Amino acid sequence: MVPTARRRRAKPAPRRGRDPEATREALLASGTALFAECGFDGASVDAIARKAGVNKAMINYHFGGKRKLYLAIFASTFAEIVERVDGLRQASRPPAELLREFVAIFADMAVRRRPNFPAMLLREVLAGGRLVEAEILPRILAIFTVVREIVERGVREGSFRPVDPVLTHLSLIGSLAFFFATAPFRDRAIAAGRLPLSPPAAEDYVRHVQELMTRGLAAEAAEGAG
Amino acid sequence: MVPTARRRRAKPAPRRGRDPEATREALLASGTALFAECGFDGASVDAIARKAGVNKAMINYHFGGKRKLYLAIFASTFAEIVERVDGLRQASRPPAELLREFVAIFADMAVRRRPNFPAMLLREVLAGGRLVEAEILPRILAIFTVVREIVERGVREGSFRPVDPVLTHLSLIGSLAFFFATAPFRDRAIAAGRLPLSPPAAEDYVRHVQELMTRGLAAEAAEGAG
DNA sequence: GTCTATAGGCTGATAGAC
DNA sequence: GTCTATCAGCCTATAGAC
Repeated sequence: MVPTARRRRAKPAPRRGRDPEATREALLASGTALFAECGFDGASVDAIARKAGVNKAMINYHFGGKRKLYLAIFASTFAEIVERVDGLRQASRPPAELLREFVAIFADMAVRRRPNFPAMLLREVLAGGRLVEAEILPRILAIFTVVREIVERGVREGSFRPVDPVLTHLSLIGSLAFFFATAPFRDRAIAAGRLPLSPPAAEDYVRHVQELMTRGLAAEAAEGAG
Repeated sequence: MVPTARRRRAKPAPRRGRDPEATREALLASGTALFAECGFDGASVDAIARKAGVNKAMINYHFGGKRKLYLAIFASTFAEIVERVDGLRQASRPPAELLREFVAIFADMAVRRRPNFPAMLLREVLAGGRLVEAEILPRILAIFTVVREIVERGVREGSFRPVDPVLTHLSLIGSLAFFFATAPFRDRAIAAGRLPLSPPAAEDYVRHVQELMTRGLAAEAAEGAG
């Protein structure tokens, strides 16, 4: 039973550890889920703390308030996305291939690493970026820069039609963010028997968007009339 | 000055009319704007009433509460969209052309008739459709049906590749809703000098998406290898 | 129909014991 | 670090005067 020698650094219960790091992590996790699902206003500090299994006063102790918790979540999420996407800038492969990989990275983030990032992204831009500090808009810009450089190179090298990089970026991000952010909605509606569909698989959608962009941006091959 | 004969049906001030219909309309208008901008939780009945220039008790009197006001706005918005889009089902023009027209109708709605409908649509699906009654999901389904029928016909007739109508619908609506719903965000960021861009014009985006879809969905022309 | 006044609940944040 | 108790403020909704 080892009742002694258990005093310091003891974790009395396997659930909620006394480790402050664990408390922080639990709050980040439950905050991410609830902010994505309900929005900033819709997620109460009470609900976030309860879901994390910690006292709600811990939000103020560890993060300095609800808003700063939101900010911390947003910053760490975007830092990871930007880091991965930014790797594409060094690659010298064909632009069409890089764009396909961009789609794959976005989807991998949305499915595995950061399931709530598309919803958070959409919510934030819908809110006009009001919740997010000035330091985070550069992160959004960084993602745009990657797409822009790929598109511009494709146009310059002649493998893409002369498309506008901004418009291309918006249509691409729109398709991707919408699909992943609205997956819970589809799942709910399907489960309730209100959508006569089977939930579309992420991999299928990735391929669909990859094809759509590759073919939609491709320069005319060898056609006669315009 | 005509002070007499002004008793019944008099509108004492040109601002806030005493006409109950005007009160209703003012609440619908300010509610639409604020729900789209701040979300359901973010828009308080106080703010909605103030913006409408009426007393906040009027929300309960005319609509039966905040939620029912939201519902009324959502229903009337979608009814108009569905009505216009549904007209495409009768047309027998080529599928690619119908899809281009679908894009044009969506954009016209988003720019002229219902500037807040893309934001409301996104917010609602992000929330998992929880705010919206069962009667409104059919409206969303109706829009999908139109796209699905167009795509299925194009595939059947051979002018489109064998694409999945669901995936096509999601990528199309995602691109469109994202662009129009996030326009205020871009405008804000640009005005603040934080986005080194000029705001992309709606017409340009419409043409971009039309081209992207037309080319992205087109069946292979006369090419040799796969 | 419109307005004022107010009820009653929930919000985010904090003081202070442990 | 964690928790309990509690704050003031805002929220939606309503009762009742006009």
